Amino acid sequence: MSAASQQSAARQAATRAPARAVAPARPAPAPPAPAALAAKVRTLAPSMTRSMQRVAEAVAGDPAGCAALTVTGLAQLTGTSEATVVRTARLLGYPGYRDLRLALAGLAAQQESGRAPSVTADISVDDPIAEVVAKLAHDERQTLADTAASLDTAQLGAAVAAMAAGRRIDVYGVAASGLVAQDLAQKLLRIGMVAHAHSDPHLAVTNAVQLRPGDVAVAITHSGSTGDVIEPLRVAFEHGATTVAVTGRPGSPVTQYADHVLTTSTARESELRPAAMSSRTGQLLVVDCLFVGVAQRTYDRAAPALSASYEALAHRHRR
Amino acid sequence: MSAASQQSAARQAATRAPARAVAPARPAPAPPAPAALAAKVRTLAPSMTRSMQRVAEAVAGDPAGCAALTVTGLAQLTGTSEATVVRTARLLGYPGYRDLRLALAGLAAQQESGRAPSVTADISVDDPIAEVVAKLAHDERQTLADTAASLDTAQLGAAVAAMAAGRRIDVYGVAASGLVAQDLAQKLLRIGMVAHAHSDPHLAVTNAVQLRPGDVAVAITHSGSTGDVIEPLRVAFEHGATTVAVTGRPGSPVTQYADHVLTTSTARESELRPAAMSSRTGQLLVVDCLFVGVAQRTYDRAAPALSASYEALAHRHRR
DNA sequence: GGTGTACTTGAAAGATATTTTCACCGCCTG
DNA sequence: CAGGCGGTGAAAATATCTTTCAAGTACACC
Repeated sequence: MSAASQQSAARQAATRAPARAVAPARPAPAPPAPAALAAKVRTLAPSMTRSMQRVAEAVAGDPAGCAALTVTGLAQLTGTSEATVVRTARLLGYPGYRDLRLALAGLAAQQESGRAPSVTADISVDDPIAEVVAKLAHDERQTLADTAASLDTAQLGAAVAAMAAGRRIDVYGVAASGLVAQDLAQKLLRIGMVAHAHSDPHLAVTNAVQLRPGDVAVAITHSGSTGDVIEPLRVAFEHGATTVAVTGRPGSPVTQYADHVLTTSTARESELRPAAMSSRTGQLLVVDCLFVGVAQRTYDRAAPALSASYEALAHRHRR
Repeated sequence: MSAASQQSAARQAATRAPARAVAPARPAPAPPAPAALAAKVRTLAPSMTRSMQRVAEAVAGDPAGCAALTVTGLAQLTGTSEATVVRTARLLGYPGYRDLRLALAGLAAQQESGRAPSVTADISVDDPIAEVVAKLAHDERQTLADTAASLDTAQLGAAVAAMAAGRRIDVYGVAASGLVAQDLAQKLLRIGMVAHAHSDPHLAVTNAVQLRPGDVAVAITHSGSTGDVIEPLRVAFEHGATTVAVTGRPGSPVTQYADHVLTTSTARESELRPAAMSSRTGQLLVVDCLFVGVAQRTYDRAAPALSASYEALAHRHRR
């Protein structure tokens, strides 16, 4: 148990030495995990090896069936070894197979009671427009539910606390995530926080140098391996700022410089629904949570700003 | 020794044999057992011994808690022995404690999912962070469902057709809607359309003058009365471009200059959840639909671009 | 194209949890 | 009060889960 995380942490430290403290950047920050297992499998699948993927697939595909199997049984079913099954269970956030199995049983029971009908097909080139609407809406709803279910509220709370108390907040993101970064900065500005979004990597790094303890840096990247975003976060981290990563891949490079990691869940991707599109929804939810959390904690300052913007809008609406 | 054990074995065989024979051969005709555990405990309680009753009680009283315990743990909790726990599990109709535990986990999960209907309240200042997440996710999901349900597919189809055939697409939006506008332009660009988002009103108008029939102008504004967005749309309209409005208010000023109006649905607003925040989700869904629609209709051109961006991402993911 | 390195993987040893066995204990009965 | 009988838990036996380790594999770097 601790051996595993130690080993894993050691590997991290070996490959990515500079980290201030290994502890904050835990590879598996999630608690046991509730019900969003399919989502978790999707999220973690890319960072899995082939055999682990086979196990994860089996588990996600037939929770009830797998719950009835012992490690050995599941290993045989998937044509792998017990060790691999246990490794997969670990990766999914459980202490071992036993606990995964328990969670599986729970999941099976839930599915049993609440049959989900679902429009789970991929979007195809000749779908009529009404079907496109239905599928997109369904997928985005799914992404929201999964992200909400698997969001680590402890990490979220910590990030919010740091931001609320922070002197200055910098947000990094490029391309699609850049818009999310801007969204966050925009809203924080409106409630009187000093926040800025950087999508120019050079300016971002230049600014990150200015950060110091008490400041907060937030990196938003779906893949978790966008160099243009990691670099400023690393600089901020090394200058002692509190760092937050919003990513779809919990173990990705960006998390090495993040004090707090917030994981977004990813929906199925397909040709007509690229990753950038599905990740955005989850990122925005996380960003909204951060915003509301900060607004709560700085209510005295935030309230007037909020009602002012509300009034301004109401006024505009008159016609 | 051998005599003694033989004798003893004989005695056992005489007295215990029936019990042992019964165990493997399903004491309860029912399969493992669904969820009516509490009832079963009550029914079987009279035929239980004192220690078994203690175990049964603990199990019925706190399924979730007991599911987390090992045989030894449960034995200690109830002040009994492992053997008694196993015996109880058998009596309840399971092959052993392991299976009882699995059933317990399922039961706990069901109970858990049963209680979560009341997320409809407004977000308040002192909501714990977990509640904020739940409420935000719930509201956004609601917005998506509403928007999808009320979206006019005829209008959407017409807008898509115009955009797919259009020579050039301009998108207008300011503040929060500005990010949505950028999102749309970004994605259209990526599949080879000529698209541009304007958030500077002056530049927007300047550019709108260039538009002519065959071009498309899209205005995104929640209120529908943002002058900075209406103005360029009007100019585009007057120059003969096809105009599309994405707004939360179907009758608002912006629709006067729109050939096609796409209505987004808005969730309840509250102080901590301003309009800008809830409208964004619906706007993005509409924008995604526009994008996918256009991608479908220009598939020959879009496909290479889509798979290229997919590959680029996949490559990035590798390590 | 060869070589070294890091990562995967499963077999088997090791640790835990579960099940079974068995002897003891207390209670009731004759 | 002796004998038997069911209830009970300690401990052995077994099943299951976890960890270790060595071999295989793919990749990156000369």
